This record gives sequence, C-alpha cells and structure tokens, in this order.
Amino acid sequence: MVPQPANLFSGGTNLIPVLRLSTLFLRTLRDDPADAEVPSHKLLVRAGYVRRVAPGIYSWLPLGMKVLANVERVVREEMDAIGSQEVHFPALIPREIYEASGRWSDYGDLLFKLHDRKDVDYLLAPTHEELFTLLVKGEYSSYKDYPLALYQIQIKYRDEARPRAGILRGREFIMKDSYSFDLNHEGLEKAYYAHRDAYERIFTRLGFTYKIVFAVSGAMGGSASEEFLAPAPSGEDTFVQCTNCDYAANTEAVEIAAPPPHDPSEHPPQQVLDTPDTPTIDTLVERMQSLGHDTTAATTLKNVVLRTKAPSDDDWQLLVVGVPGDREVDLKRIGGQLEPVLVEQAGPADLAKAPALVAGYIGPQILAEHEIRYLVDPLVVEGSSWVTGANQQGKHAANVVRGRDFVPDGELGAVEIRDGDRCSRCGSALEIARGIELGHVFQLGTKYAETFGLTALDQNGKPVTVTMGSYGVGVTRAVAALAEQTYDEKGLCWPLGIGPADVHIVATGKDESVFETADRIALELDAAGVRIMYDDRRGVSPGVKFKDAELIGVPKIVIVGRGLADGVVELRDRKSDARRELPVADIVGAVINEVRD
RNA sequence: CGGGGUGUGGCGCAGUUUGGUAGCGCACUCGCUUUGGGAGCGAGGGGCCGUGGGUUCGAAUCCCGCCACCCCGACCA
Repeated sequence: MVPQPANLFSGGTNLIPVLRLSTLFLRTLRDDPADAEVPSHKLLVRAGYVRRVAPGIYSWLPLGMKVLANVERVVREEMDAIGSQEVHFPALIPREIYEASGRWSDYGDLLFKLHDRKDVDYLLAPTHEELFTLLVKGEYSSYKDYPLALYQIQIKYRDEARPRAGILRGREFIMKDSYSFDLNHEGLEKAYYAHRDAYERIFTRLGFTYKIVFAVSGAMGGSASEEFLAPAPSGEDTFVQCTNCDYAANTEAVEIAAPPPHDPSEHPPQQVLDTPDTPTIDTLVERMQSLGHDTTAATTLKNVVLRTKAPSDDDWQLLVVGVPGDREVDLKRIGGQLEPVLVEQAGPADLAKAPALVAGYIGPQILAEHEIRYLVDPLVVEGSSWVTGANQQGKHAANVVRGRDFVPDGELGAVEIRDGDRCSRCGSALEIARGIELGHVFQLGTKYAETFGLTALDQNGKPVTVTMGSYGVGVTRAVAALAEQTYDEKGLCWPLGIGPADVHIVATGKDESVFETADRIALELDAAGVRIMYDDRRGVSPGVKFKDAELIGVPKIVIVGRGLADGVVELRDRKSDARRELPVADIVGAVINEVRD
C-alpha cells in the first residue's frame, strides 16, 4: 500500500485534491483594478486568477493555472489525435539562428534581445520557425521520413509597442505552435486541413463561438491562410461576414462585389470644367452641384498617391490608386495584398519628383504617358464614368470613362470596407464585426526550408525541398477570450470542463452539521471524479460566499445551508441562474448527471 | 513615435488649488455580537506620499529635471 502524503495545508482533513477556499491561495477584490479596461482583464484580476507584474506581463495564480491547464489539455489531446508530436524548444535562443533567417533585424524592436557574460547576443523567441526547421533538418534526410508534424506549447516574448487589454495581448504569452513537413503541395494541403479540423474541435470543446475567416499571411510569408476569430467587442481584429452565405474574411483580406460593367460608349464625351479652390471631394461636389451637375461624392474618382518598395529595391516607386470619392483608402488592406512589397502614403518629397501630379486635381487620364503606375479599386468598373481631376490647378473633368479616357494598369482592393458592402460570393450585404484572434493556420511553403536547406532525398536520390505549414493557437489568450465571450454582470462564467472546477460547493451558516454535510458531498463527488471547489470558510457571511462563487464562475453551484433543516440543498446553474432544491440524498447523483451532460 | 492622463499602505481612492508633519473604504489581526446576498461595534498592524534636486523655519502640496505606468492613435503572428 502506498503511504498517504502528509498534507500540511488542508486543515487536517483528507480532501487533498479539492480546491478548498479556506486554504486556497486566493484573494478576490471588490473593486475593478484601475488599469483594466476590458472585461476579461477586470474579472481575471478581481477573481484572483492573475496578477500584473509589469506591462503585458502577468503571474498566474492557482485558479488561473487550473484553467490554463484545462485549455492546454484540450489542445494537446487534439494535436496528438492528428498525429502531431510534442517537443519543447528553449525560449532563449542565440542570435546566429535568427540571423540566418534574417529576422534578427526584420523583427526589429519586437524582439527582446539580451547577451550572456561573454557578451554573446541572445533573444527571447517571439516564435520558433527556425528551431523547428533546424531540428527536422538535423534528424531527417529521406523521403521515407515524411510526412511529419511537430508542436510545442511555449512561452513567447514580443516587446509590443503597446501591450493592452490585460491577458489578451501581453508581451509574454503562451502559444501552441505547430509545423507540418511534407514533400509536396498535396501533402501540405492534407496537413493544413488536418490542423484546421483539429482547431475546429479545440475551439468547440473550449466552448467558443468562433468564426473562420480568410486572412493574409502577414510577416510570416506564405499562401493559404485562415484565422479563427472569437467575435467580441474588445477584439482587435476587424472582419466581415456575409449576412447570407458563409463567407467571412479579415478586413485585410476581404473581397467585395463590384457593380456590373458598363458600355463605355453610352457616356457623353469628356468635358473639362473650371473648378477653382476645390482640392477636396467636399468642395468639388459643392462646386459641381452649383454648376448644375448631379455630382455626389460617390460619383467622383479620388486618386491617392502612395509609394511602394519591393524588398529587392532601394528606391520607392510612386503608385496612384483610384477609389470612389466617398470612400477612404485602407492602407492595411492594400499592404496585405502587395506583401512583401511595402506601401505607405507618399509625402511631399515624392510628389515633387512627379510634376505631372497636381495635388488636389489628379486625374488618371495622363498617368500612362508619364509612366506612373495606376491601379483602381474594383468598384471603379470598366465603362464607369467619373468626375475627376484634370491635372491642372483649379480644373476638373467630367464624364471621364474607364476604358475610354483612361486604362488602369490593374485592379487592387483598396477601399475601406463598410457595413453593407456586397459579398463577392453571393451579393448579399456584409456586416463588420470585431474579433479576437484565437488561432491561425497557413501554408508556409518552402520559405524556411529553403533558408535552412531542409531537403529530403527522393526515390531517385535527388534532394527535394520540404514544404511546411504553420499553425498557432494563443493559449493564454484563449483563456482571456473565453472569459470575454462568457462573462456576465456578476462575474466569470466558465463552460463545464474548462473552469477551475465544475462544481462549487458553498457551505453557509454556523451549524456544524452544514459543514459535515458539505464535507461529505465534496468527498463523494470527488470520489466520482467530479472536479470540486469547496467554500469551507468558517465565519464568512453567506453574501460574501455567494458573491465570490459568482465572480469565480464555476458552472454549477451547490449550496448547503438553511435548507438543510428541511433536508434539502440547492443546486444552481451559474450561467442561467436556474435554481432547484433537492433532498440531500439526491444531490450527488443530480450533480453527476448535470456535469456529465 | 504623437495626443491625453495618473503616480499617496496589498487593492480602490481623498488630500495638492490655499505648504504646518497623512486620511477614508476594502483587505489583514484580536475580542464580542452576527450567519441566505459583499454584517455590526470596539481595539490594532501596515505608507522614505514614483524619483533627484531646489525654494522654505517647515513640502504629498510650490519650482525644475528625470522615471514609471495607464488610456486613445500609429505599429504589431
């Protein structure tokens, strides 16, 4: 028989695995912390799950650790289930590895850099592509070894310019990152969808409502890319979803439907008008209307001057983008499409180099002859007619028709998306919403494999570059995002299986029989494998215990108190607040039923 | 990096305008009462008032510098 360990901290009972509030390292706060803005931050601090140490850096207390462990368990089970194998890399990495991929400088200020006693440079890893790639390169060299998928759950470090929203966006956070390794694109696709399916199971099991949206691959490079977003007002990502079909996309990656093209010949000829002092759309529309035209902002063509730079170039190139005048240009969206080419607003110095561009009166009619690249938003359809600049100070042109009076070099989704824009799939209205990025899957391709020379010999003894997929889940972020999606005015509201316990037993009153009964219920439920939190504090008023139970957010609450005189205890549901009284003898069975639903 | 704001006990705050040797609520300790919605009374413990300098008989308070943090924006898997 295995000797039982002495438990110095359980108040002399044997309820070791049970979270007992009399000894639990927990202090709940009555007030919201002053530095917290979003609900998850306020509540996780108030309910004693986390404490702030420095900006974007948090300590996790026992309750927080329980939730974190539950999230990690679900993630592990689903990753293991698709055959991905867990590894663990260091967070502390020597500079040379990041130098080889170019990211020591590419990541810039986002990297936490440090050095050892010999003055050798190190960094705290913001992500681990390099180490995964190098590890596989060191072990595998034959086509027979593939396919392969590896993952880890690791602390990441990113020196964000502005950490915010508590746990949602920290400088130190836990991420599950995995990589798939395949010999061809078919293999990559298979791995991609295996991970995508695994993520659906993970976020469903965690109790999220989530949305899978098309995304741009960002700084990581790559092609196919989707994000798992948890819709929430405090989310930092903006996405659109169709009100009719299942199309959804990050606004950076969205495509919207354009009106049908016109026949260019149906418009009257171009006409140049005197429009002095009309450098803005508003002033132009006013002037045109006073001249008797039915011009609105939406029928003017606004031409915005940007500059671009490809990674291989030293100099910036001018780029003019045409959008309807009632629309703003979305630089983020443009940047996502032009990646890895950099894009920004052109400055006065850039304009000075192109005298043909008259600020406030730019029109596309002359851009081709000056060899200035011109792209239009798809809303500027073939054959459409516009009021736009005449490329002379104080003059605009009307009836300027695409395909007749100017031919753009191409199309580029450039306008800022608005509520009510049309779905590119079905034409129904799109709506805009905010979400928290829980996970990201994308097909990385050969970028890192090429950089580090990760190849496999095929049947003919020829080296083949391995193609990779990259898949991330924000683990600490998921804890906060779940709080964000489930909280109510009383506090946190965890789903079954994810909270620090599934049942919270509250013993109220001073009668010793209350505690004896509650002790027994706790023991029996624990023995049945139900995860229990037990408020066994003596001399604490019922109100305090109820408030704490609601704040902590365990899904089922059992109250052993005044009803005991009549032989009943109360069972409550935290979320719905449904309450029922049950005979003491029935409570254990009833709870087990509810928890195992 | 730009704009706004704040630094006073573990947490939330007052006091700063008008200088006089630090206070309230929560939490904590002890005693008595109380026990189904953040209890009451009494007695306690705990703070170089962000930091450096200056003015003054005297600075949380006035002056100058610095630092840190928070919020909005820029930026950011």
